[in-house]
Amino acid sequence: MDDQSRMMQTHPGVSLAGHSVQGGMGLPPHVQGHEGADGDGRKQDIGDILHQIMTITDQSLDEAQAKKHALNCHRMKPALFSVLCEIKEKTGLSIRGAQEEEPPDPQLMRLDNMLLAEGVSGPEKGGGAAAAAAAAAASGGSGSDNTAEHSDYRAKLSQIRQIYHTELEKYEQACNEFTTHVMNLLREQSRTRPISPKEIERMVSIIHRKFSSIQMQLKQSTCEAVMILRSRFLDARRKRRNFSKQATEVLNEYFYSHLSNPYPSEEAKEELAKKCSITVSQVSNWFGNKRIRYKKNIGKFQEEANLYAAKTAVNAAHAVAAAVQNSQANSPTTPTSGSSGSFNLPNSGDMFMNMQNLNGDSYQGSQVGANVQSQVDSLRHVINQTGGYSDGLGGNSLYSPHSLSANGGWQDATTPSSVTSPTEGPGSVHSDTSN
DNA sequence: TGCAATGATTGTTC
DNA sequence: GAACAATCATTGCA
Repeated sequence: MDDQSRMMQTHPGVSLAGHSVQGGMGLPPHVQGHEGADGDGRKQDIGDILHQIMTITDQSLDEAQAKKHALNCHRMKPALFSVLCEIKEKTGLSIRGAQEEEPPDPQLMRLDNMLLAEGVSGPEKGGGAAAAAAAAAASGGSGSDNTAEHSDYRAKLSQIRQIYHTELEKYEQACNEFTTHVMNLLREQSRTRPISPKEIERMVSIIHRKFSSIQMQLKQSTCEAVMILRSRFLDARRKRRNFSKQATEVLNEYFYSHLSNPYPSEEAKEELAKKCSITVSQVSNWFGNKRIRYKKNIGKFQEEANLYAAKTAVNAAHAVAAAVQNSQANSPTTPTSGSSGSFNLPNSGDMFMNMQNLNGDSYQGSQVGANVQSQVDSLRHVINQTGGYSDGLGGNSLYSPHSLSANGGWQDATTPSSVTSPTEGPGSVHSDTSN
């Protein structure tokens, strides 16, 4: 703009192609001032100037340069320029209003967060080692057997990260180069066209927006690649390993000893998880699967049920015998008196019948009590087996899941979270007294 | 190699 | 949010 003003001031009253331009022909009334009585002549002048502008490219370079210079030096150029700037500013406002103050794109934020979480963007933290380790823990893997696969995963993730950063750098470089180029171009053109610095800024922001949309595509592609990699390497279903025999044993023991209400509490699940070296969610999965599959095909599980019931019954008998001995030793004169936190230990054969009526709370604080309660289920199971529960269909029918309701659900499953583990420690809540 | 068993996931229901 | 039911994907065995 300074250039233009300077040039305008230094070349007053230049004529254009033989037309006198003095007098402000072709200008709007407010620029034109006192002139303009002759409307037709004015139109003619405007037409001539426009024609010259349009045909300037057909002329020789020198001639064109000379005319361009003459136009630039026209004394009315500043006035015309300001009018054009004003018009552009007005039309530009509506566009700018729609474009400015855009909220941050939620999708872009989501992608950024994800890339950060996966260790693709942001500071490198072992190339997703944390994610791999977390996935390993979730899948219940032992760690050592998955090490090779995890290193493979990390290597692939690292590759993705590298490609991402290279591409990002390229985009940024290209963006900067293009922005500089456009800015130079606009600055150059601002000598002859009404381009304000604000407009240049706006143009730069448009370029940045375009490039950021390209960046978003890159981020999206990277996220997809990471997801595919994750599903390929870390999908737990692909990494499924059967539980150890001992773990299955422990879980089955619990299940069949709590067949009346096989819904372990959170504490029980934790205890089982610890015993089986698996996660709590794996315990939940196991019980979920077991309940469904047991219910679907009770006949198939009869043998297994009998096996575990007998096994648990033996344990129960031992535990009860020990408890009786212990109780007698502690209070030889009053064997049935209830000491704090303990329970009555009947010394006759109907002890299990009595136990059925015990409220779970009465066991609190007693490890023996906790064990006994769970074993009562098993003993009842055995009692049922030996006490005429048979329907005469042979050994496989000895045991019937008495707590399965007609519609296939466990009748007492309304408060599953309060069931206790056979191995749980003192302080646990016991309410597996559905019978 | 086919198939049953089994651990995990997903969608639905309460 | 837990449980259920269906389903998937893998394992292990005959």
